[in-house]
Amino acid sequence: MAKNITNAPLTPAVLHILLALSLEQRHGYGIMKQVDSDSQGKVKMGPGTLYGSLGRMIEAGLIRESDKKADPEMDDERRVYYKITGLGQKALAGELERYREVVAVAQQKQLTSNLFAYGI
Amino acid sequence: MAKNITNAPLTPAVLHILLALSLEQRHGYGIMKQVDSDSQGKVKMGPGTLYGSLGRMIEAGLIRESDKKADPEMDDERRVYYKITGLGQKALAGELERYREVVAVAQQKQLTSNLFAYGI
DNA sequence: TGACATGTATCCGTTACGGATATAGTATTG
DNA sequence: CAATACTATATCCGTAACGGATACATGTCA
Repeated sequence: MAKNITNAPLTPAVLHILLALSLEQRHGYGIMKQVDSDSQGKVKMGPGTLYGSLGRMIEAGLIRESDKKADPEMDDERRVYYKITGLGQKALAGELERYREVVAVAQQKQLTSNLFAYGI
Repeated sequence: MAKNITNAPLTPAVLHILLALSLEQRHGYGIMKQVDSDSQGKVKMGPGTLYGSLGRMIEAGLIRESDKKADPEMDDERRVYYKITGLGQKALAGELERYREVVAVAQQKQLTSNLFAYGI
């Protein structure tokens, strides 16, 4: 059986793909651009990582290929769309919770750095 | 030459180790417990991941072995202490920035979920 | 005394990453 | 008009990382 990749911590690649698909279905190339945008260019995802991750995520039930196209009229026929599943949304929520906790712990440790943000 | 593991995104294991060492030096077993605590039990780090990551991180200059013990009198002599380097602190800061951005993007996408936290 | 916690560390099979490569149509620019 | 870049998919494969199993020693606690 396929390894369970739905538990925290997710790999950065899997998280960023889930985040890119959280609101709307996208095709592979669109995911790449969205990840780049969401991370302010910090995360560069090449095709190897992208399609490798997509395959594992489909196998794990985090995402699935979508049958319907976003805009059938003026759409590029090569495109393959992916959408997040319920399981994928749960995994995303769980991993985001870990991210929030890490940020919170970091803030607790560096008391001086973020006090102004809260007007303290 | 060793691969450059100091660039974003860091692996979750490396990030959690850096976070555990951010304020004070710790020995291996202490890092394990701190990671467990910092992540509210979500991240379970076994010895394979721990010592494998420590070795790679030393090689990359993110951490180094500490010569002085925390408490020479009542200290377990088996302990080996590790401390974060300047480079490690920079890598940690950079990765935390990515974490914050991911959390922020997630918040923007799910507008309804966190509005109350800011009294809006 | 048997189990559990502390403490370090290696081994090694499996998984994941990620650059190179392939293919092909479109669009832009010198 | 030809070269370059962008869009779009996908595989290959060497390297890096993960992580459970294992080993060993001491201390503690039921």
